Amino acid sequence: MPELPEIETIKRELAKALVDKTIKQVKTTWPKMVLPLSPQTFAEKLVGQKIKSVERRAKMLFIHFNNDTLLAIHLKMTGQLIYQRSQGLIVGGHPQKNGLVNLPNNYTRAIFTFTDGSVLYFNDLRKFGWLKHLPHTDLHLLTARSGVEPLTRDFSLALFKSLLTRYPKRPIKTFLLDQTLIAGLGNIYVDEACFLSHILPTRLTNSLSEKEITNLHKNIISVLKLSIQKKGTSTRNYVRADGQPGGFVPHLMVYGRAKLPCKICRTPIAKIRFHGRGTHFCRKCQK
DNA sequence: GTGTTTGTTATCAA
DNA sequence: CTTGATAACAAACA
Repeated sequence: MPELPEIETIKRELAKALVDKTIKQVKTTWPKMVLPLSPQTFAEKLVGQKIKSVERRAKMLFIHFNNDTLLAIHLKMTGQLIYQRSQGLIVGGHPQKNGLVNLPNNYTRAIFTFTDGSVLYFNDLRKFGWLKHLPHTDLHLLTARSGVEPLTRDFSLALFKSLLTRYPKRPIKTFLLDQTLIAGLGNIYVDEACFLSHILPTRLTNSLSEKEITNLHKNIISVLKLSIQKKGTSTRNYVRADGQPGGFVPHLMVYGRAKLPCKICRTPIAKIRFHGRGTHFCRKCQK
């Protein structure tokens, strides 16, 4: 559920908080999370490292250290990264708990303590997320298969068109979810971009008109930008680095709105299972 | 007990 | 090579 805007939000918040801090201690539970290293080796590699920068590529976060190594993080479905100035009780506003999240809690899988006493918690209910320590020279192994970043100049209309032409028979939703083509879109923003473009998610790419393609390209960019501005969509697990929910939910037009009236035409929003995902759309607004 | 939630990769089939 | 389907990972929640 964290998609590009959510990871970008966390990246910006962690960059502010973590740059120039030095790791003092690392604790992990769930050994699978740090494979291929053992939890012990993982901790040894990190302790003493000073953070140079925090970056994002696709849905991955990279915490770069001064010794030309980095920590790569993927939150997958339910990962959270929460930073606190000092170890303690605090808490954020978990979207579903209407209140407080104790840290650490049952789902805390890693705790990074810094020399100034601040702490970074990695929580992951479903344990799909991972942490990898690697030399900078190996970074390409993780990013090689990621497609174009949709918020860079590289994501031109011309490129979008050429990708669509290359995969003419895919439903547009399947196409947009393919991380090797465009990086960072997930179920939420694909459904939203299709709605904003008046296109049914099931339409084949080769059925889109010139005008629809131009519109879709524009809407992919604008919905991602607006969500970043609102600091992401908190429906289930996602929270920002300070533990607070993002503010994009009120802007959602279809995702999570099954049976609720369309914000444009009042027709109840339809929800089907497509491409193995919950897929939301308006039968009247999208053709 | 059942269905739902979904990011990513692997594998098999046509 | 394209595409589609399914499983695996794992756990909570209604």
